[in-house]
Amino acid sequence: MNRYNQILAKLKERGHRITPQRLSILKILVTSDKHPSAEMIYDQIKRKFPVTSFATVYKTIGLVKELGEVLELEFSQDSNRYDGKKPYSHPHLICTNCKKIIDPDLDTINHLEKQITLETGFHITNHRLDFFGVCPDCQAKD
Amino acid sequence: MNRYNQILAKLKERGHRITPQRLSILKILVTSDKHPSAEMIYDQIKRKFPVTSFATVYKTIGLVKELGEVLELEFSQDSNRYDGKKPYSHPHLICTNCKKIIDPDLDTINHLEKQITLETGFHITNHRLDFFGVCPDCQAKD
DNA sequence: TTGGCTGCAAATATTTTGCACTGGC
DNA sequence: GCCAGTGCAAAATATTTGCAGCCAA
Repeated sequence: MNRYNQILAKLKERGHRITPQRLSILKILVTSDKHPSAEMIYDQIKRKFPVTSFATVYKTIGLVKELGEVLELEFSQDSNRYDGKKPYSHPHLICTNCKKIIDPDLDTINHLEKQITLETGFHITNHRLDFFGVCPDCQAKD
Repeated sequence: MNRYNQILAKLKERGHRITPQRLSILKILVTSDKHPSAEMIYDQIKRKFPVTSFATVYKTIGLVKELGEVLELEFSQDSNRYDGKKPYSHPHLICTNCKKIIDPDLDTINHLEKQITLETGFHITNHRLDFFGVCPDCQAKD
């Protein structure tokens, strides 16, 4: 709940208005460990605010993204997913069947960024490491 | 040019027809090291076949994908890119400015798949490792 | 000959944008 | 009260699909 208040402060600081919708969306973003999609957030918001729009969800996500407080996991086939708990590059484990996304324990691969910088001259800013497979739950459903 | 003929044989074997368009698209797919997008392929094809369609490009890519002979690099913001030279999971280095994609030399991280399988019970099928940054060429253009 | 392939157009899906109205400050 | 934020609808983008005509086998 600390991150939530920190980001809230950051928003106010930068002159952004604090609306009930923003509060709700922000809360879901930073507390969910499900790596929610815009639709998942929209569905939850809709319970509290029956009249809501995707535009607001996307705009708020975009705002928090600008603050560097949410990691956007882009997908081409599926919807994008968002990680507001750990808004920095880290590995993800994705079930290609039920679409659940979890954070595996894994030695950081951040040192690889340095290695590649030395070898190629690229100025690396971030990376993305996804493992795709079928989770135990979905394996059991065969 | 060997891979090209191998895939051609595979196509015939499975009863697919060999059309001039397919030959051209396939050739670009398996010989380009630029990780081309559908549009890049379309633009090249169009020189040979002024009347062509994206549908054919996408359908052919899909066909080669089914054969497991091309790796699809999905992007949400940008178009997908395709790697027909190395159709298996391997790291990519992506310039966020000029969108060039290259294959860095990197110790394989394939052993991590096994590690994660043991720890999580997922049945890992593939992974994706992208490094994002600015290439030397684009850095020079500041 | 014939059914798979092509090319066109329309459909799909996700995210973005424009704009009038509303409400936070 | 002002103007940023919301909600609706339309736009934009990338990819997929339906279908009539064509051509590889």
